[in-house]
Formats: sequence, structure tokens, C-alpha cells
Amino acid sequence: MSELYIRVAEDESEEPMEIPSEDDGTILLSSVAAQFPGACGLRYRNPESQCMRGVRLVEGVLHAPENDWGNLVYVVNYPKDNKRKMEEIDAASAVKVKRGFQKTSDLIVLGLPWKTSEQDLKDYFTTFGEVIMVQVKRDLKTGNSKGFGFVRFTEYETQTKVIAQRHMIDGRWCDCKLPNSKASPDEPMRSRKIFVGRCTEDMTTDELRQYFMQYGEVTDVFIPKPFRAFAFVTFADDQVAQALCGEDLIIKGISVHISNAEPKHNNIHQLFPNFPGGSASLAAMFDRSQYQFPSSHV
DNA sequence: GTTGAGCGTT
Repeated sequence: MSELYIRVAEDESEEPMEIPSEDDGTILLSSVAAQFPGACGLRYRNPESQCMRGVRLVEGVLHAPENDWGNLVYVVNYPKDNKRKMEEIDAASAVKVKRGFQKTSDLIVLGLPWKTSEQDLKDYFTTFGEVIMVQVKRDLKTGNSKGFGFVRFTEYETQTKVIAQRHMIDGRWCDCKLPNSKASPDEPMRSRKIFVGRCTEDMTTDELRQYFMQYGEVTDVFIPKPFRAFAFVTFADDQVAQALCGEDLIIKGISVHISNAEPKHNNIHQLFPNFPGGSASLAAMFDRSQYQFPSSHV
């Protein structure tokens, strides 16, 4: 690989900026995003066809076309073909999210037959409108259904229609309701860090970063180990973080819940049930640290 | 291997 830097611009007419490559000749998307916050990929004009071509992106790594970046100027892609600058994206998404304009929610489906699968659910609810998420809650050991699940529709009208009636699913009457978990609008802290609940173990920090980049510049992603089904994502802008609080977002087909990173009840015993020296010393330590634990994630 | 109101491994 001959070039250490490749030229990247926000637009073909703009002045390019040089972005460093990795030792293996790839470019990290995060390197691009460091200069172009919100970037989700690169494209370039193919000299032969004169068409724009996308650069291969695999798990946050951009690969040179034909194994050679050449002397081309690469153009930054933004999510949803959105060519606006990041400030506008931040403002727009923050406003849209806050306004809550007929946004759909996850619906809980109560009374499911034990045998009903997610495919069954999807098949059934698709008759009302486009479905973007279904889940059947199961016992993790046995895999048996707990008899309830969740569904999310694309259209708000579909959701309204579905809530309004009872549903005969695989021979049982079921109800769809707004879940209790989102009955009360959430807490008002203004942090740049959000709590991402209901994560699954296969969600990587990279994937979370990729996902949340669409809302604004992400400065940190933290997944506690061992796996505890939640993560923390920190944005550069607290407005973006706050706008997302209370949302249910769908990542890899799973509905995750966003809330403020500062817990309502700081139950440290939940985090460290067997802390040596007892809870008092731990509480004192926690207070002193002002939540600087883990240290790099305030 | 059961069951039938509920609320999603913080």
C-alpha cells in the first residue's frame, strides 16, 4: 500500500482533507467520522464509468477499491442519503424525536398461546400493516414462551388500529397494549451519556457506534463485561442524548430502550452485591467518585 | 413435560 493518507471531501466541489489509513491499507470509518462527524461511508467517481461507486464497508472498516485507494478524491456519505451538515442533522433529529410526531411504540402482546412463534406473530400482524419488529419472550433455559411478546409497526395508523381491537392468534384471544415501561415520560437530567437497555450479547461497541452515529457525533460506547444487557453511549452533544431518552430504537431487529445514564435509584448493591468491606465504604467511594466509575465514562 | 395475569435479563 503506497499511500498513507487518502483524500476525502464532503462534496466533489469541496476541498479534500487527508485521512490516515491503517497499516493494512484500510481506512477506519471512525477516522473519517473524526473529521466528518456523522459520516457513514465513502463513495468515489469511477474514472471509467463516471458513475459514483460505494466503498466497501465491513464492520467499520473501509476497503480500498481494487486494493488501491489511488489518487482519487473520496466523498463522504451521510445516513439516509442526507447530505446536510451534521449540525443540521442534530437539530432536525432532535426536534423530530422530541416532538414525538405520531411515532410508533413497541406494543406488548398479552395472552399468546405457548406455541406461537415470532414468525407466527409476524405473519399475523403483517395483515394489519408493515411490521418492523416482533419478539416472543421466552424462558432462557427452557426456551418456552412466556405467553407474551412485543410488536412494532412502521405506521402509527396501524398501531392505533391494532390497539383498538382484540386479536385471535393461534386460537386464543390476545390484547395489544402500550407497555407500562413507557407510561411515564422519563427523567430530566441533561447528560451527554445515554443508557441503552435490553441490548443483546451480539451487539458490539462498533455496531452501536455505527448505529448511533446517525443521531450525532458519538464520543464513547461502553459495554459492561460480563454481559449485562445494557450499554452506555456518549454523544458530543447533550441535546442529541436528551432527545433520544425515552425512545425505543431498533438495533439488529431488537428493540432497545434509551434512558438517561444516571439511574433514578443508584442501587450500587445491584452492581456489586458482594463488595468487600461492606456497603457503607462502597457508597462513600461512589459518592466521592461522582460516578466516575468506570473511570473513562463520565 | 405443568400455567394464563402480566410488562421487555439495568
